[in-house]
Amino acid sequence: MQLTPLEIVRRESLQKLRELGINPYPAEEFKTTATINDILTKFDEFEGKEVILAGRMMSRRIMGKASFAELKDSSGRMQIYINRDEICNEDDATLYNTVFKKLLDMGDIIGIKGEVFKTKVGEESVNVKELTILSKSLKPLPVVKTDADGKVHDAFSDAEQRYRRRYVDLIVNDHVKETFIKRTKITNSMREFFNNRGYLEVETPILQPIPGGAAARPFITHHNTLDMPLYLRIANELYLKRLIVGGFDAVYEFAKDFRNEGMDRTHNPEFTVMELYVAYKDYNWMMKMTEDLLEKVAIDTNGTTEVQIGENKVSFKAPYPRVPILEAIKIHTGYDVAGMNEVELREVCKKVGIEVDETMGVGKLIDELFGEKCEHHYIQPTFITDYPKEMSPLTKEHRTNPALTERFELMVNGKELANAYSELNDPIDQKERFEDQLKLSEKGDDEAMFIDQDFIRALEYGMPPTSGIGIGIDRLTMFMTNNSSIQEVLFFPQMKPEKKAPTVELNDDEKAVFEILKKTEKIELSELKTQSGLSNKKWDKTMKGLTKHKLAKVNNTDEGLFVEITS
RNA sequence: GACCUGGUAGCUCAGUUGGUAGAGCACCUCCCUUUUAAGGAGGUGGUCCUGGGUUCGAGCCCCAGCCCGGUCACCA
Repeated sequence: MQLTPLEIVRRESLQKLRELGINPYPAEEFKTTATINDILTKFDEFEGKEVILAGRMMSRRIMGKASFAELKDSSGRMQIYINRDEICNEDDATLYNTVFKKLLDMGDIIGIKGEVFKTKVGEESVNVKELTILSKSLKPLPVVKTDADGKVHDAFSDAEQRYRRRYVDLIVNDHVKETFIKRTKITNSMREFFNNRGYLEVETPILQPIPGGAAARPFITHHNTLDMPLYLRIANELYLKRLIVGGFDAVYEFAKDFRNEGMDRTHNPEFTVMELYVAYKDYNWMMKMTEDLLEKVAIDTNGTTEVQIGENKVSFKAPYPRVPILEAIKIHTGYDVAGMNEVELREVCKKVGIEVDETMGVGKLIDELFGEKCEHHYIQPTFITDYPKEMSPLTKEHRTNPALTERFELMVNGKELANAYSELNDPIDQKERFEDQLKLSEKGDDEAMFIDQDFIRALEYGMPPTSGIGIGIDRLTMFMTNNSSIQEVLFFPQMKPEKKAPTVELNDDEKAVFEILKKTEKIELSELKTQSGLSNKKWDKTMKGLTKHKLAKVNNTDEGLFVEITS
């Protein structure tokens, strides 16, 4: 691998440090006595006191015998002041002149011991008395500078580089770290909410013999010993319900699910859903629970129920409006589609400009009407309720209308955030719904659900009336952190592999020329060119290739140009 | 999967009808003991994404491909 000039300089510095007897990667624990955030927030307490800090040097301003540098630890950034006469004794200034000024670089991880003070211009700083190298950095970091107005210059902003090298992104872009800290605050807040109510956090299989609980294309893998296919879960719903059958009153899981489908700025092949199931509850209860939960999450994350999402200000303050889906369609299209059959619905869709085809049933048509004409109107949190039966094979039939189900989706900023039901617990009804799915599948719907016989068996033992919900954690994090792309809330979003490393293998021309060279060891350049029979362009390219791989070199001698093999 | 942008120094970006590859920061050398996008003087650094083609000559034009991003399709 070819090193850049900047990398070569750093490797030479590394070597020189070793020659000076300094281990650039020491093993010993480095005990710190404070964090940068502590010092900055409680400066009065720290001023004049000695502290030991460790972190990464993010910038350096050398002014002869004194320098300023910026130190960054996990809590923040602050300035340190390094004076030659403070860190060196009188007869040996190596530590300052050579080690600090020449051999250290931006990005190196150092430890310092020094006194907290304020500079003439009033910046909180540490006056360094001792300097320890904790880890030498061999690759240059992007240089991001912030001016007096807080304006960022030359931000490390290339999305590809930021996602592929998230570690660099986290080092130089402080706001990125904030996003991920908030993500954890969100899940901590939810856990706290559930645990306080006595709900049990559980783990269920990721490798499933039957991928159930949702309609999506799964990833498939193979277990060698059992010699059978296994699927990465698309949902964990059916396993959590088995646990409700088993007698737990409330179980929840933060689940990584996997779907082998398209990727865009709201879809990653692996994503996180929090699913919760509570016995003896219905979807009305679940709406109330959701309001309470999200209000708490918003406050725990941002300190307020008001969240700025793009251009919209969204309030998570409970309660949220509840709108039946058919009502929503009536409001936004003017058509009352309640009780319409497939033919009538198709007419309505055509009238409002939605493309339809023959495979679409009643459920799909209603879904299209809502998705195209209604969904984007619901900016403030809104429960859309009572979805048609066909679209919801795991949901209990509505208590007053057998064509509908007891289901809601929570819409926020025009997007689905959560999906919840009064769970279907009638095993015979469930079996029939699965069989309907099978018919859809036979009609060509490759996303219809598989039949899980064991799940039906579990229901046959009796599952209490239960309400369940799934909340998209990635999406919730996007809302709470005002990010419009899922990649911004995943540490390592899925990417295609980087360009493969340049091959060391020779191409045919290079091989041919190298063969000639091997016979002669040394040959006049023009003679070799003639023997190779290559055109000017190809000759040039071939020779450049061989010299680059350090297999051959050209010697300019008194007798002329000669090519020889390098050993 | 389709279409549209883009890919040039470590980072952010310029690059004129096709004519020897540029800037700022970073880096290197020198000066500078409270600076702060530190400053001053000088300097180094390139697979112009890859592979073909057109041309006397390609970062630029043409073809094919790769990768990021965006829009759409798909994804209840």
